[in-house]
Amino acid sequence: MTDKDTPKRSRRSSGAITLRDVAMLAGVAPITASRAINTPNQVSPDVLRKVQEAVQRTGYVPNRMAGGLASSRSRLIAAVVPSTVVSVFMETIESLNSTLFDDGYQLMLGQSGYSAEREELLLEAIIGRRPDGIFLTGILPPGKARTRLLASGIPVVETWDLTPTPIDMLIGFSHSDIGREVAQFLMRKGYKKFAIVRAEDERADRRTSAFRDAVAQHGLPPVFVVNVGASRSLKSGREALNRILAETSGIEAVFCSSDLLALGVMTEARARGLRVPDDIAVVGFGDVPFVADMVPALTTVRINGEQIGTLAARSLIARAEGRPVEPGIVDVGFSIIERESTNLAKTLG
Amino acid sequence: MTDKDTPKRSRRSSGAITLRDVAMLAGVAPITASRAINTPNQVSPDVLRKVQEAVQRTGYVPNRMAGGLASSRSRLIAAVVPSTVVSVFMETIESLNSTLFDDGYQLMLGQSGYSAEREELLLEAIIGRRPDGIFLTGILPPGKARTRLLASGIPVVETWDLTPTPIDMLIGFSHSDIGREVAQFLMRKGYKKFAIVRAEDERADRRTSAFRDAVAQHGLPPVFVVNVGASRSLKSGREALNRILAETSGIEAVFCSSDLLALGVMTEARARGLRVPDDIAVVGFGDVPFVADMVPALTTVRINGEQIGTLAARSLIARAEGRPVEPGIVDVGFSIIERESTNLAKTLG
DNA sequence: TTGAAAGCGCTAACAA
DNA sequence: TTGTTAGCGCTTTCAA
Repeated sequence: MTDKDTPKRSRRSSGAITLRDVAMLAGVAPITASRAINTPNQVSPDVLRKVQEAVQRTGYVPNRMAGGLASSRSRLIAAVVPSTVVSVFMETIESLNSTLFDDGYQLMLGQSGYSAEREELLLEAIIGRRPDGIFLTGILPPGKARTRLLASGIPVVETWDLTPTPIDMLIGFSHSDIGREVAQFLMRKGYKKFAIVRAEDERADRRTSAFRDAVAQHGLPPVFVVNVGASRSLKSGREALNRILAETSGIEAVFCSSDLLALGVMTEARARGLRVPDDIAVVGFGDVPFVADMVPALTTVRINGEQIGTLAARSLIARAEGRPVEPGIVDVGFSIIERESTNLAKTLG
Repeated sequence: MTDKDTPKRSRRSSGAITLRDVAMLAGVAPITASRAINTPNQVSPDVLRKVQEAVQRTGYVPNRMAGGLASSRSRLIAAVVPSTVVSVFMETIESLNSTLFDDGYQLMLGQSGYSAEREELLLEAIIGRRPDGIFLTGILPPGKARTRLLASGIPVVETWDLTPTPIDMLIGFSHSDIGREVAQFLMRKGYKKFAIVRAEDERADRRTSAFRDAVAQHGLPPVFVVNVGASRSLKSGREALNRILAETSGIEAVFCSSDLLALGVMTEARARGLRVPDDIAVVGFGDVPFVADMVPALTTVRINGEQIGTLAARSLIARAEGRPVEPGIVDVGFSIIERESTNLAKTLG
């Protein structure tokens, strides 16, 4: 290789192979090399071959920061997930990421649930990257952040909940419906005295209210509610059952705001010699993979997290590429998976 | 606002507020505005105030693609995690992300574990973003990917394992040591006949080998190994215990390659009326939060995943900022957490 | 089908 | 302390 093949690099260059290098090697203009790489059917077969060869030889990897800057398309999607390691969201993030990847998009991960100040910084960090779309776990209440996001003009998909007034797109399900339907499900089975074990969470709140209302409508005794606060651990579930047993009597079924809490309730029940479902029935939320194979298997509410991720990815990509997204609000629903932790035999005849 | 305050935008502009707009509003040059924002103590208080005011008024958020391109520093870190949603890694990712965020870095997430072709694309996608560092879950064996990464010159930290020949930095622990020490731990307690339930995974492989060797060195009977393949589910654990009971007899203790598998073994044992640890002892791996509060509580191997994430973030940032990283290899170790699933009373006197 | 020119929005380098 | 200039590496625009 002679000297003139090695262009002098300015002091500022990062030193990496650039499109210019590839173009020179292939004997074409940079823009032609760009076309050969990005829109191969816009160039002649001969040019295509030469450019591909040059790419191979040099190990060229296009700089997406430069591309994004020039085209105003970053091919980056930002996802915001709660900072608590809740695996129920990870299924969604995985399918989101996987679908995005197949279309040439990358995922940037941000964690919410810290201080308000940090949320503000997170939003800045996200907008600063000029992502082509933003995935939100949950819905954003009116406020500074919402206004800011709206102003940014970046396509947003809110998830995991339903509201008539989304920022932009929405893929979720109704927590009120869940609360009501779980209550109805249990009442149909003949249960009459209920407790709820819930975490401090706005969505759990709505499930709880709807559950209570449905029970009240049937003239049954009020529901005993234990709020375990931010701690969604198995231990909290155990402690919650202790409180239920200490402060009430005759509770027949417990609806928990997560499978892990339900597992805690079942664990404590067993430790105390109570049988599930005979002495007390338990319903979880989330259907994490392993609860189907426990003994007894857990009756729970199943959300198709994978579907949420895939749909969100498709919507975001469609928006990024200027295609219309119909409809803006998608209700993916839920299902109550009936297993052994609620008494099958007790069903009213 | 008069017309001259609204600079004509070229057709190519993204339309967003730019540094130029802010600078004009503040009555300074763009570079001065840049300094006021990035290195505030390099400008006079008066300029600082005017620029901050302009930023406030316009809602300006710097374009990091442009900044990254100009400075060759993306302030982006790429993390590669296995595609299986294993919560044991999420703890690490969370602390990694959190630490990075505090220093103004963002996390890009890539999923490995698909096809070789997709791994290749993932590497391209990562390098294309010019991240300031790469976090790898696991170590990268010699091969095309490793060579490519090395050639890219991007700082890399491999984790969750130990090797004398890391690509660059390494933060992990010895799987052989774990296998050996768990075997010794169980032998000290008087157990003599062992089984291992493991997933198809190179690290589990090494734990298994070391466990076997340690047992063999004590002249005890060979270890019965069940390989559950890629399926790390609770169900696999249950099936594994069935195989153990069907194909062997007298197994006293089972070492599982994940807590979930251990939970499966315990579940199946209970379903069959076997008592843990009296009839069979169980040891897990990972110490996911809830196994401490189960009945019986699970004896398991604890890895400080949070520490790995934090250290990795610090090392990567140090490298990105040109500071030396000492030492290149960090062994964070592990601990065997003794709980009820191994018989405390059986300890040799 | 190919290319020249002109940016995208920012910062490094140098100068005043 | 502030500003001018010249890029970073790519793509849009327009022209051939």
